[in-house]
Amino acid sequence: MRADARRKYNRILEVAKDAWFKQGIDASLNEVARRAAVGPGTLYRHFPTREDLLNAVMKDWVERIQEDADRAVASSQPSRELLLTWFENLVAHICQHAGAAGRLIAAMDNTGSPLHNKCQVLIGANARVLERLRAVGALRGGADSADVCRLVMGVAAVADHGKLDPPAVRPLLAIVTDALLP
Amino acid sequence: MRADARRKYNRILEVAKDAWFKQGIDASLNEVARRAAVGPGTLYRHFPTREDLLNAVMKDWVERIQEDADRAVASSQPSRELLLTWFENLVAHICQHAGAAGRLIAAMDNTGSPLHNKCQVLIGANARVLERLRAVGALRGGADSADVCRLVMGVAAVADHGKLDPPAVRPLLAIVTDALLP
DNA sequence: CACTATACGGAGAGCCTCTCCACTTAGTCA
DNA sequence: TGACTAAGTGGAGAGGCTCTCCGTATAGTG
Repeated sequence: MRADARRKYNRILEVAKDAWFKQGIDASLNEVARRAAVGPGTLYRHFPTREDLLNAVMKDWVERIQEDADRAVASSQPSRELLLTWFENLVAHICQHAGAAGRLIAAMDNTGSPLHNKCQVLIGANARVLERLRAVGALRGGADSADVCRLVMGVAAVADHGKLDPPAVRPLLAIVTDALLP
Repeated sequence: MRADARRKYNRILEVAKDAWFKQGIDASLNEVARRAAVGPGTLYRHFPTREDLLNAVMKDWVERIQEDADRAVASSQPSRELLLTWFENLVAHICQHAGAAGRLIAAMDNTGSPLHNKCQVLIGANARVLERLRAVGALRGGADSADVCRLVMGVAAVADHGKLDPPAVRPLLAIVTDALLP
């Protein structure tokens, strides 16, 4: 990629990150292009769909999820707190951009979506945390990691649409936690 | 309301019901007006917002929820099946129109929304079912009906965005059920 | 039949997404 | 350094959406 193209690519990314953080993921792409001092054509060449742009904006998202999972696995907290904290962090990450939860859920069962990889990573990270609990016998039943992720994303969707703050989300995640622990 | 106005009102409702059933709740209102042989102005006078139209389309929805709750309360099924069936019906009702789950979730914590009443009814119906189980000691903890509703609506949102069919939704609801029963 | 409150339609403003292609420019090579 | 070309650009414009406004039409009444 040519140096000037790379520069514009990054500028679009910066502006999109900021706009989506403030106005949610459905903010006008025209406006993003304008603020990045770029024509709409340029934006759409770099990011053919909104999903592609979201995917780029979320590049470091995956790393932060992995770090959280590492922390959870290494943690010596009681099982319940450990799981609850992990879920709360997950929801917080997903809700960082208003409207992202729905896109992520849709990407989960759609192998064609650019976000699909990110969902796979999420499922993997969650599986690691569950496995850590299962190893010490703190997990009842054999809940599937993908199903647990779907459920937590559902909670994220509730938090997103209902504009709930973390304390209001906690009881929902507590219910999910109760289901998984003995 | 004048007789001709009533006729058009009903025609718009019919067309909207059909269009939303087939294409989801974000189908063009212009198109709905066109198919109802009515000007856009007429549609917007009767239903100032999409929420108002949704509210009208869902008029009998509330009754069906109540009927389901009645059936659940009167049922002699084992607790687990009873609760699971109730939840499954709930999700099925919510997902009848693609995209409705999100609107309903948003309306739950927004007293200004025309849909807010419907959410209240939903919470009440769910409380009746939970109470029925609590009465026979089949419920552990004191989960709040509103929170349980939120969670089930979250599952509905997952089913909606992920285009999951009922069998795929079942395990998610099973987790929620596990959390509530001893 | 005439009259008026009520209801109607559709043009149009203002927004959005996305495409196309004439034009510009970065990087290269003699 | 200058010229050449592959790569990249911007913005006009098509087409669609929501929602408003107001001149026109008509149902219901006395």
